[in-house]
Amino acid sequence: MEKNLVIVESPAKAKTIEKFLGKGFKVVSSYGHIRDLEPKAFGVDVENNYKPTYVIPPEKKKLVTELQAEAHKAATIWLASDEDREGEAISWHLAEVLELDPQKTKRIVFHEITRNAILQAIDNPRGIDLNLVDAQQARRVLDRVVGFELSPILWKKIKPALSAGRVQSVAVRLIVEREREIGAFVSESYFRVTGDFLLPDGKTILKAELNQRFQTEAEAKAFLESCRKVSFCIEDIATKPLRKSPAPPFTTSTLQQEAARKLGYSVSQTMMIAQKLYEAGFITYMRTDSVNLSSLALSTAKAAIIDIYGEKYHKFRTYTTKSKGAQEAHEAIRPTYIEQESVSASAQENKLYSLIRKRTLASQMADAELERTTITIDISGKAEKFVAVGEVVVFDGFLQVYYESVDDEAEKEQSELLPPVNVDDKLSMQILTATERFAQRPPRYTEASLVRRLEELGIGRPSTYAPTIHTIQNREYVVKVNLEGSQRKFVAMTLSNGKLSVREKAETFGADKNKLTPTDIGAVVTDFLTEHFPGILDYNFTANVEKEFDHIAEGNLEWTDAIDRFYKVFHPIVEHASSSKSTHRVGERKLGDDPETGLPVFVKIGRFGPVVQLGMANSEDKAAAKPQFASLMKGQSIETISLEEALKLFELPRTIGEFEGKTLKAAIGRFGPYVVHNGVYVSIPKDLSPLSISIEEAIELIEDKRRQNAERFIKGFDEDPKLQVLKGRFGPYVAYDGKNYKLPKSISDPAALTYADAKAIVDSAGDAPKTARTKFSKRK
DNA sequence: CAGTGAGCGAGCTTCCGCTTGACTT
Repeated sequence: MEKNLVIVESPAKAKTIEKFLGKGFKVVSSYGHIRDLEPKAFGVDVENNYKPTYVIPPEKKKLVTELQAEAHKAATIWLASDEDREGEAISWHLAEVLELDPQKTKRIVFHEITRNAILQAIDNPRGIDLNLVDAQQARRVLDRVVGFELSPILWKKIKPALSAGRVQSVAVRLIVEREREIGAFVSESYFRVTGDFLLPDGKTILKAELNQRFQTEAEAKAFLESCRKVSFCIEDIATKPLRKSPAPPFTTSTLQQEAARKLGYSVSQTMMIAQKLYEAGFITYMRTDSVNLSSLALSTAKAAIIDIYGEKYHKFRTYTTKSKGAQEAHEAIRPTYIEQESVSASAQENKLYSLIRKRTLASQMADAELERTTITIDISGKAEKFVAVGEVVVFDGFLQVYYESVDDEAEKEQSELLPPVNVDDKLSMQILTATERFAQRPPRYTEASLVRRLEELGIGRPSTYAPTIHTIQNREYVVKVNLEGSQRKFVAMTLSNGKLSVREKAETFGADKNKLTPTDIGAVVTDFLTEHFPGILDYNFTANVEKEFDHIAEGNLEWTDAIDRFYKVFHPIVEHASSSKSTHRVGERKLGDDPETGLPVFVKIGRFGPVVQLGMANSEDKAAAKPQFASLMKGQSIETISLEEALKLFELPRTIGEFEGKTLKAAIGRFGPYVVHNGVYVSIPKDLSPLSISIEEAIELIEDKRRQNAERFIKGFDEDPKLQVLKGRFGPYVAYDGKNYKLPKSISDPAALTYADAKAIVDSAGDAPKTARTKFSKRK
């Protein structure tokens, strides 16, 4: 029987700490919060000073019972949740729910998981900080009030099952606004001039760029022409030392960004892989906003660096977090044993581990020392100069290990070595080129760059970045797109051997891969919310309420007063936005009138997404013609669709012709464009359109589908035609009545299954979950 | 609240942050 019970948040942490504390201590985990506002109701009693209704989620009931039993047996309970607002609340909920005796309960915190830090924490217990707990309650209640009052307005006004919240709505707004900036962007062109110059040795070429850009083709041309009879010579050689410092160790957000840039992982992929590494004990906790390294980490990093690279590569550095609202309950993300170069794990995990290790090492390494040389070339009789810049690494320092990637690749060119030259060297111009360039439009967000922006704004926390990104895609507010880009022409002029030639060339621009763009629903919801709730959608809303939470944490403000002040302003706006009864639907736009019928054509968000509508509903006259509806196609938007494009959509469903005596139709459904023949539906691939698909193409699709079904079929049973053995993406399986069932591993030849075998697989699948549940029920 | 290719139709949908399962697909 242990005398001491320590409760931490994470089971992996519990395991480590138990080793340090040894006999007399049992360490268990709360698995995060054990209690929360009731999920299916408002959960806050506005009439009763905002009293929250907390409940234990069903999946936590068993855990709570176990914790209760352990607490009952222990002489002292040590609440060791994280040292931040949420952690303090977790301890408070534990104390309340487990009905802990204050005499026997102690609150401790530590910043690093080392024996010393933990023993020191045990020596310095305190009580639960109720002000901090109240700050958390304010945060929790505010988020509930905002989320649960805004979302229903969207159901009513726009579309069911939508959602809004302090974090997600701002995330969507960022993407909507960026897309509009891109739409409004006018790319102005300019001309940049470069030249190749032959050095006096007669063989070496020096490349340089003119220190001035020209706005127009005429100016650029005039400049080139004026260079026919000038001479060029080296005017100046300047060398400047340059230092580069390493980036700080990883936080959740910077890890997500670098893993996306260097390894191509999505935000959630990175987190899942990191979780595995953490559970295996290879890295420290992966949800953190701190760049701090423990003293132990600093000394082992130092030893490793000196061992591998030598003394002069090491530099002791401490980093401070500058992102808004950081709570620093954990260390930065680092390897637990930095000397370990790789880990026994999957290739993906190893790549991420290696990234973390290199970043950690580099953060404790010396600056890189470079030399930047600038060669200036004089043009006789002219004020403009040609300039060549080169960089040489004198001492690589941390660059030996790691350099941080940047998002836009445009900025990294030039860094090559320059040839040796002397002042006054005469140069022979080989060729001058004036190329038309275009100003870059603002970039679309990637998952990772959106996380970076949210972090800069102090919106969201390390534990919520990945789920937020998931939510806004799940609600279909934003989608990840790959855009082909389009062609544009540009002018390139050259002057060579006294001959000026002007050519027009073409390039692709605007191509994008895996970038976030708003859907019509995202845009309409954002417009609606920013119109009625500019305060909540404000990029500084979170930062402002965080200040309030700080006052509460300091004991200078009652949390219920803070919420009351907010609610008194917020709720009337909710009432107003919800009741404003205009017949005009949110996001609706009239495109014009149908020339054939004279009926008006509208676009708006319908029950199932964006639609075009022909004609108006008439509730008075039941006999009047009902309006016609048609969904927009992929790639079309209610913001940009034209009347002509809209009218075309009403041609669907469209009869293509006859095949085997039955009609062939094309239309767009819930899962996209399709053709249907004799009750068989087949999706239309991207390169064909339901508006134009020919009868031959449609028949081919139907026949392909038949072939596929034939290949999929392994066997059927006379006893019951609904029961089939099929071959799918994950191998053979049993299909029955629209549901699929996995084959047991023991079956090697699915074709040999009898009716009884297959039926048994279907029947036994039903009670599998039940047996799994009883497996863990505690006896005795 | 006007439709879909998935039948009827009543009832539900939703927030943010803290943590891992135990499951398919």
